[in-house]
Parts: sequence; structure tokens; C-alpha cells
Amino acid sequence: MSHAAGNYARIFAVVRRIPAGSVATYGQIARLAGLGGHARQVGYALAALEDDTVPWHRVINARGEVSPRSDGDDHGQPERLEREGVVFDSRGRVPLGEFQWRPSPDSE
DNA sequence: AACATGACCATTA
DNA sequence: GTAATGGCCATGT
Repeated sequence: MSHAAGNYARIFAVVRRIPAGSVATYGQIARLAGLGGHARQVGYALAALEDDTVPWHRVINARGEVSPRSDGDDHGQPERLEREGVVFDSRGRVPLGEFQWRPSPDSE
């Protein structure tokens, strides 16, 4: 482990933990990955992502909507989420209060 | 090294 | 509810 780019692995590891049917926000991922406050880096890491084993489509912004990307293409993110049970409202946003991922309450 | 851009977030008005 | 501001960091030119 080591160093550089290590942050990316951390972010991917957390994203992989998101269960199907749930969504997580960039800030939430950053916080869980130990990068609290660096939400931007999470988005940047996912942008450079090329691994299909990472459910990047389950990561959305704090507004509950799919963030518009520079490519202008959502890569079918909303479609994938609906396919897993996630629902969008009339405004095209997901009710975080219902679908936001809740980390395993290990020590609870 | 400096500058500009980017799948962001929280606070304040 | 919307609008504007500051912050924080990686990458490419």
C-alpha cells in the first residue's frame, strides 16, 4: 500500500461496499474512506475509473441527483439504479431519506 | 511553479 | 425554495 493513488483504492473499496438498491453521496464516500471533506476527489477518482467491478452508478451527489458529467453522457446511471430498485421522483432525483446507503452498524 | 478545470459539499443571505 | 461564496485536492497545460 503504499502511496500515491492509494486514495483511489480506498474510494473504490468503499463504493464496492454499497449494496444494490441503495445509493451513496460523494461526501459520504469520502468520509467513509477517511477522506472527509474531499468529496471532489471522489468524483475525480470515479471519473478516471475503468473497473466494471465498482458500482460507480450507486454514487450520486448530495442533492440526490445524478451529477452531469463533462462527457455529457450519464452512461445509463439512472437506468441502472432503477433496475436495482431505486426510484426517481418527478424532478429526476432520488429521495436520500429512503435510499441513501446506511453503513453496517458493526458496533452498535 | 502557476493557472484553470473538475461525476462536490457546507454555510450564509 | 434559490443564489452566491469558500474550501479542499488531483490532473493537465
